[in-house]
Amino acid sequence: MAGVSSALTEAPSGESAWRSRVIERSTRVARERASERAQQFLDAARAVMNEKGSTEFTVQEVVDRAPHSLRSFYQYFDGKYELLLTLFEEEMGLAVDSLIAASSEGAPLDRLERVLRDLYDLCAPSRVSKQPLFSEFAFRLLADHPEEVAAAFAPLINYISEVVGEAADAGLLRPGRPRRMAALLVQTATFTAGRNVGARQPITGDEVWEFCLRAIVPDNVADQRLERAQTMTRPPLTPNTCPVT
Amino acid sequence: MAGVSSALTEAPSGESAWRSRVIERSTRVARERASERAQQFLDAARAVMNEKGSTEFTVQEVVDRAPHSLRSFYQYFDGKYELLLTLFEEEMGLAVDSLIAASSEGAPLDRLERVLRDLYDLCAPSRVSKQPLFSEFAFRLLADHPEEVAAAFAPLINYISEVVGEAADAGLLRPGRPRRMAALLVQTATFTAGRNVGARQPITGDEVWEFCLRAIVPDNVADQRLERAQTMTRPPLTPNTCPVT
DNA sequence: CAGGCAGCGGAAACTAGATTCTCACCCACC
DNA sequence: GGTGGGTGAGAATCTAGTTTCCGCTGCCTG
Repeated sequence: MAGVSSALTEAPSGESAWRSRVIERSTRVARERASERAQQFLDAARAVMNEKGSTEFTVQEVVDRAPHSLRSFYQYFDGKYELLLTLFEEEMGLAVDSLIAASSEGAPLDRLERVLRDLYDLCAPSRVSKQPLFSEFAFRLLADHPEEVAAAFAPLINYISEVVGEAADAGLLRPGRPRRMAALLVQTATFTAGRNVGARQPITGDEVWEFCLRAIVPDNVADQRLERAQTMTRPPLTPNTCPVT
Repeated sequence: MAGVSSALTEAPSGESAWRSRVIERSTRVARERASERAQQFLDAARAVMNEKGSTEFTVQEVVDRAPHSLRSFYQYFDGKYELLLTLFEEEMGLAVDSLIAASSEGAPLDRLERVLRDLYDLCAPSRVSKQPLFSEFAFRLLADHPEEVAAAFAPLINYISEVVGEAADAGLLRPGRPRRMAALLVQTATFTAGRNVGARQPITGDEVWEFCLRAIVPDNVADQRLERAQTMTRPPLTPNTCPVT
């Protein structure tokens, strides 16, 4: 008996090839099903969250909406927190993709402006399509598990670092490390959009962009950009960015 | 019946003077005691929080430490959330006072630098004296009740607005509204210190200050300040200031 | 001094929500 | 036809916040 169990459990790593094939075959189906089910829970959760406009739903509500039982839920997720986290990562992944796609054309500073403004809009709490994950859960998540938020933001930071790097190569920026600049820009856009701590009226996307631009770009370049922007969008009171709740 | 109840409950406001005097006298003692007890709960909560280094304590723990019962706790606070909020407001008030006191001397930009750096330090999560209220609870609070956070920050914003106004009057700043600049500065310092979303190494206070300074001050003034700071700490290494002229 | 009353301590009860457990069932596979 | 792992349904458990109950103690008032 000792021999048998030893043969089964202590097989030399050289034999592991066929073993993994067998395991892979016999678990592929299970994994596919698991992935599908998890997705169904995620969809249900998204639906509930959009209805309630907040992350304060109960696990039961999600389960009721999904074609599975509570028991299964806990088979696929460690708990509510992990559900939220997964949802957050998924949404963030999509959002980052679309931010990147929407800002892939043009001069470096144009792209940077585009991506930061879009990021601001995405994180603003009072937007048309409520995103409780970004405006509400992200803050909580950030308080509890900053590493995971950082991981979710990483692709965006990477991308913005590249754009910043290009702008720097074009001689448009003050000297500095692109990656750290990118982090500062993302933080500023995200948090200033998310909530505002001091102003009676929320800080607008225009203000955030001007602040960020000034922070990293020398005056002559910034003046030129901002003047051009102002003469193109004549009105002094930028009506299109006023949040209409 | 209607007459009596009407006389008692609908007394004309002209009679309310003596009424309030009576009420005031008979409740003053009660109010003083209440205030003292509430303070004892607050002290106990602070102690528990410092021990645990987080706001994840239970009401029971606080009550056990305070010389009063759970029942009394709920007589003085609407619940745990209100306890935390009160604590936050108290700490924030003290912190703001000390920020203001520590930055009351000097030229406007020196004062601004001082107050923003101190604010950064205050909000940094990995401080010697852990401040779970600022690094942890503030985020949660901000997600749930931004108005209250805004109220707690208001005195600081007012103060910084003044400093910014003085700097502007001295011709050191680009044109802009002091109050909104102040809000952006506070947001940037607070949130960038609190958590960092994108950098492998945390953004430092120096970086935040430079970012903020650049954002609101024209290049010639900023260059001058930053050069001076750099030559004071280390030998000159700034050959290139502005690639595009 | 008796009665009423407001505040309080102590402890149990209540609640909501998350998480886990029990048990029966079903169905692909042997 | 068996059978075992995964599953549905829902009860049970656990946690932490909140509320309630009961009896005690001062204190004011008639």
